[in-house]
Amino acid sequence: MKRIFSGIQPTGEIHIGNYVGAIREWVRLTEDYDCIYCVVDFHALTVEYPVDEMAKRTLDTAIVLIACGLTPEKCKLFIQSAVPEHTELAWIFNCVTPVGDLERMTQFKEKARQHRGNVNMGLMDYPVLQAADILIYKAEFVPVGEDQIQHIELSREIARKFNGRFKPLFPEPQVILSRAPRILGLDGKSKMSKSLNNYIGLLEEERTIWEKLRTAVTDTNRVRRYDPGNPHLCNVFTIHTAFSEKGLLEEIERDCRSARIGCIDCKRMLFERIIEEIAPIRERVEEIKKNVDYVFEVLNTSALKCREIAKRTIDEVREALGLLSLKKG
RNA sequence: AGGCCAGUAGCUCCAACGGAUAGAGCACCGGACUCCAAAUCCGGGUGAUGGGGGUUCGAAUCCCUCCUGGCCUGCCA
Repeated sequence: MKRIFSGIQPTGEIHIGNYVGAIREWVRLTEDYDCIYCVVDFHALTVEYPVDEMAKRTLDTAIVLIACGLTPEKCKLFIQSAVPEHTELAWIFNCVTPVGDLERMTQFKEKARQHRGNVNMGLMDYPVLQAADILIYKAEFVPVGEDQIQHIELSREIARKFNGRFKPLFPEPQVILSRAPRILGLDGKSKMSKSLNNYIGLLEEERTIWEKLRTAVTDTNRVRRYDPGNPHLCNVFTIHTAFSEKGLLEEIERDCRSARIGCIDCKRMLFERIIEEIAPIRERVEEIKKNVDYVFEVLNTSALKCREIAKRTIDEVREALGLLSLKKG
């Protein structure tokens, strides 16, 4: 079975954009692939963060992932910092990665601009650690959003360079682009994100979700109730496509274009569909939280298994690099 | 380790003579209008001027110190 790797940062609050764009796909992919998923807490260190919240955020993120269906029966789910071999490999990859490549990364440039007061090496090295995450498991596929394509390309280049210079140990990982359309934030402008506060949290109260959805930006050309709308210019409709059945979508598209329904009607239907899908997740989160030991157990077991794989890769890498080995035999 | 520069609202800041209530743009919040939003209009500053100490009747402003960041020099596997 081909192997998949992907990671998510412990932001503390997972939103429906994360869910439909990544997590739900991750669950689906467990059917056909050997999947390794990771809460990438080391990556989260590259920007300033509240130190006293990191552990909780990481745990909460893991709980949501399990509640969404990334159970130990289906995949390995662990915390990045629990497998230190990732960083060892990242160091080695550093030594085959041109600085210019990293300076050219659009995410780096963007974040360096945003966090002008803290442009650290980790921020620039982010994609290299990512490459190490993937390649230490020799994963061949990486389900990520469009914004990560450039990083995965770098992973391929790093693999190619290492393979050529030392020994062909690594596959060149391929992106699996999410089938889900890119959901924008409630402002209808930018990607849904916690920092922009334009998100609907997966675990938010129904009341809050409705308030946010009710005031979400729609097709700005549709001013009056009797104006026909254009669903393809409407972010609410885009979110619909992530949550609603084909039949309902066709119905809404037709009724929106003919002004049979208004945006509020459309939003109500979407609200119901969202709740229908995420309510069970919220319930499972509550269940899981009653037994946190289980979560630790899951994370630990996975980390141990992953560490076995990671150590094997590291051994091969060290040998390929020509380092002196003190191991017997 | 040393030198120079900087730190003011969520963000960007060339507002503010040692003087009264610390400003602008954007963002944000409330209201009107909307099927809901958007746009527009009306209303709101949301801040311990990086921390601490000092001088002064009075400090964002002057002095000391610490912290953070930038640039430079030195040292270093």
